[in-house]
Amino acid sequence: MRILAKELKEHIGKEVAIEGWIHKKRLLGGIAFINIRDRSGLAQVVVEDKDEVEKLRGLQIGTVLKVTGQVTEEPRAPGGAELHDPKLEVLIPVTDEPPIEIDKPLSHKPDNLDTLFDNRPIGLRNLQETAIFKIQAKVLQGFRKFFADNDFTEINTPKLLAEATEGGTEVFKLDYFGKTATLAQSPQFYKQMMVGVFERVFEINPVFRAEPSATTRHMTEYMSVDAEIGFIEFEDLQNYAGECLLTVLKTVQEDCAKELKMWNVQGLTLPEKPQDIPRINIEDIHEKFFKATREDHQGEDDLAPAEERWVCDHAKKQLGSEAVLVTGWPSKSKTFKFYHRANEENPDLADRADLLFRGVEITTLSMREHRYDRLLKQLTSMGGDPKNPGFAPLLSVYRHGMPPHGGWGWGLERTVEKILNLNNVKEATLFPRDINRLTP
RNA sequence: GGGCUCGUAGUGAAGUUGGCCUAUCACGUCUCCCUGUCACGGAGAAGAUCGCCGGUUCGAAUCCGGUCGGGCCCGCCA
Repeated sequence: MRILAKELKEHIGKEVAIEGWIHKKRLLGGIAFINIRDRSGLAQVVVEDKDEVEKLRGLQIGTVLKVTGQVTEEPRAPGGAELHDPKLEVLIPVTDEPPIEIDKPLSHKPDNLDTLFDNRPIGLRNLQETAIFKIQAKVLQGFRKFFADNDFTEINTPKLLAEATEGGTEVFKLDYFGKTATLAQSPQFYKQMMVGVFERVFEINPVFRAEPSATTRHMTEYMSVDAEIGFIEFEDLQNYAGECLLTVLKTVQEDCAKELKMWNVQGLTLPEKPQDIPRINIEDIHEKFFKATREDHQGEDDLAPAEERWVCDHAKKQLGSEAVLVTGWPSKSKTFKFYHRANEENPDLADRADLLFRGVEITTLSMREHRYDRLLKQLTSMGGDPKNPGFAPLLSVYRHGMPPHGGWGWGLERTVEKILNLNNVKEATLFPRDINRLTP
């Protein structure tokens, strides 16, 4: 019966079989060490029989093997146990050498990312690459834990749409049986509609943006963690987002110590409670940034990337938090969309915040205008046509009872990127899609 | 879309003010040696029309023009 690499030490003294891929061969003459990789990690096999070693002649990393042998306690072996007197059974021989190295860390230098992604199917077998996506899976678990703990219902909404309505970004168009369809840039309207059904919903699915952006933080397809919450106000919305981040990071820190160590990730600097995540007004950031760098963005209605990096660094050193909530966004701005809600006391401001983490915007959260008349007014004043079939389903919901609500769109890959201190969001994506890449 | 920048064996790098380049090194591969390796070690070998096209020149990886493919920053966003 097959056991896993990590279970070896539980079977000391017994004969067992393991199955996996050759990850590394070290032939020392009269003794050979072979590392077998399975889903649980690596197992070391010690081969002394010359005929058994000879079975591996010419076989490359990636060869699929079954190894039957005696589990022996051995302090010198990784994991404290190894397989002795093995019988090797080659299930799938591999004679082609791998196009990219599997048994030692790969270059993540910007110039080499093209090679990294071209060889993605094989390169991901590299344990350091695998660790990125083990962490991504754990991040997703952390998100789902937060949503479950807070009584959200998970939904899935269509990605093929009739037309673009939300605005703010370019959409992909494609032929749909002679008509033009678009790919969803976000589930915005659908999740708002579902507030009327479930009150609290979330969705984790890809979204598509046809922006010709060529940066370290943009892709044409990425995973958006969307949440929408009914019966909430702005202050609590910010606390929920902060709580969500803390839950995700705690989950990763508790369960992924090995993977974090592989990327030399040190401890995170964060407050205990979401209420203590610093909230800094955008104008204050412009002003402080100007004083610190003499680079002037004052009066602008968005943060420059350099300001996002600076304010996170500033907050880490001065305020004990690598996360920052940026508030004070103007409502008289193109960043204010028709479904956003202006602040009741100061209508020049939007009830909106951006959650920055380690220098990058990972989330935008906002209250939505839930009153039909005001929504209609905002839509028309921004040039939208209420009769457009793209708006009709949303507007109909507003005529049948929408409570105050708000939510967020959250970039999964950016979150993983920053947890690991990677430099490019694509490094945290299995098969990245950007303006230049559609394969593999 | 704008600006800047890069392209050398399977992989990562050196060489880039023209000649000493018949292109260097490391990893990987192949052959041989090696009984505790874990980035094993040692000896040897193969592997590159220096992204592509054209030009200048006695001579081009190196200079010039074009072209193709990347990267970084900005705009915009998650």
